Amino acid sequence: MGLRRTWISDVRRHIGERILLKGWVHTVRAIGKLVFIVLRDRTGFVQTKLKGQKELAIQLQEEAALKLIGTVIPDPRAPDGVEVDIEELKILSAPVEPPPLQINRPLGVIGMRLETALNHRTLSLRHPEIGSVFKVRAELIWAFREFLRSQGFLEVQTPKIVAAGTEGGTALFPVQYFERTAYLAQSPQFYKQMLVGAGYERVYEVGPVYRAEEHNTARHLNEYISLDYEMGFIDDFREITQLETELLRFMFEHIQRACPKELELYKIEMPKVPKEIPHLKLSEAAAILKERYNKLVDGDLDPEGEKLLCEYAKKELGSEFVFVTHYPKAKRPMYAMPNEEDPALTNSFDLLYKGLEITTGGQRIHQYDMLVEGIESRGLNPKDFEFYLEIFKYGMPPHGGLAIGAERLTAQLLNLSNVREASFFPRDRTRLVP
RNA sequence: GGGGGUGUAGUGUAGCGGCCUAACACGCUGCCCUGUCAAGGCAGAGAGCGCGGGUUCAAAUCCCGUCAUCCCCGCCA
Repeated sequence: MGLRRTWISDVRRHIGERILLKGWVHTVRAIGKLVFIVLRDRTGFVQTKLKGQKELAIQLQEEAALKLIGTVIPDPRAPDGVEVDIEELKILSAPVEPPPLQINRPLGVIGMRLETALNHRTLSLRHPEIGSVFKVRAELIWAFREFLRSQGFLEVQTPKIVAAGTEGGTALFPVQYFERTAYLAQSPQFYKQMLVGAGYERVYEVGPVYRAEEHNTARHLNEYISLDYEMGFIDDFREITQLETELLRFMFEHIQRACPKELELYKIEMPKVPKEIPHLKLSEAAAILKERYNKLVDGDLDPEGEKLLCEYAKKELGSEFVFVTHYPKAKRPMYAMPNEEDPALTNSFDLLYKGLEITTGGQRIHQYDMLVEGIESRGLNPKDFEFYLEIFKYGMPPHGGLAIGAERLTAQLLNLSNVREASFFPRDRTRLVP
């Protein structure tokens, strides 16, 4: 076999030629002495045809890895108008037992419980519908990087093993760090701020974060990928939401171009990201919910409130996205910048998309004294934060930023019912393998 | 952490006190078929109903415990 491999997506450019294909057996259908093998590689599917070779045909099992040489023949009877007449076929690796999942039929037909899919994750990822999720996710992350890079942001990586678990808000995973206890980072928050102050002004990070919450819901993971950015020298927190608006538009337009097959598979109508995503103050949102839906909001929006508010935004404001702003100080971390007009509120926001919170962000406190005060007011000791506070003593610019949950964004875009579906190997309350 | 639900062949489900020595579909095995594409036909194999205990003449079906899992809430991305 001296031929170079042809990717399946390129097969139709080789009509009449002998080509070498490699891939997995997606389906085998034997009709008398004719055997149709749909071969699958990372680029797609093609029907191949084996004639009269019964001994070989009998060994073909679904999901076997094989390579073959054949001629590309146009034939209107073939699924895509072309098929490959097999001349030589070699099974590289045959399954030792029938796979526990069927990956060659639509999920809607076979049904596959999430638990089953996750228990056999590497196999379920071979399923075209399941695998497509990660194509979309990868392109979203690519576009996140590409857009921010174009806006002068520097990609950074910050420690995932950290000393103090005192940012608050969530439980942390302790790890044994030689003779001390360290923690897995719940976010890159402190470090991205520190790097803004370190002179880079604009930084972003794509990396894992860890939350030890014992929640067990369709929207939580204990390890997820956080898409963070932080920017300096801002005048107003709206610069952050405006940039996110442009970022999301770029990301979604990129998906439209890069993932047509996946969008078709999931029957997704890509949302238009409006020029301005509506901003509602939390108090305004609460008033709307009370007035329109007779829904009382106590403090923060609950999941039902988020859903209703998104319904409202879609109907009345023509947007699938809505920023909820001006959260009370008590609901936000100690570094959240108080609002100038009402110091009980903060210049912070969440972004809701199709009924789910996908972003939290805001302006941060940049004044050293105010930050120390904020730390103390939470009953924490500024001494424990010296590593963080240092740069605030030496000309920290006004700044802010946000974090997007990569799995949540992907899941919402594709209308997945559980974030776990947007994680290759999800870590949840009970799952540590695969 | 609180509340609710579910556990039946490899997979997805039905059965919810006796008709169940457990059913259907897909997958699997064998045979037939030269145009299949959720292929078709024929013939098979495969679970004793999560686990432990109890009630009953009788339990997959009811009760208790236990484990697993799912959903909702709190909290969050």
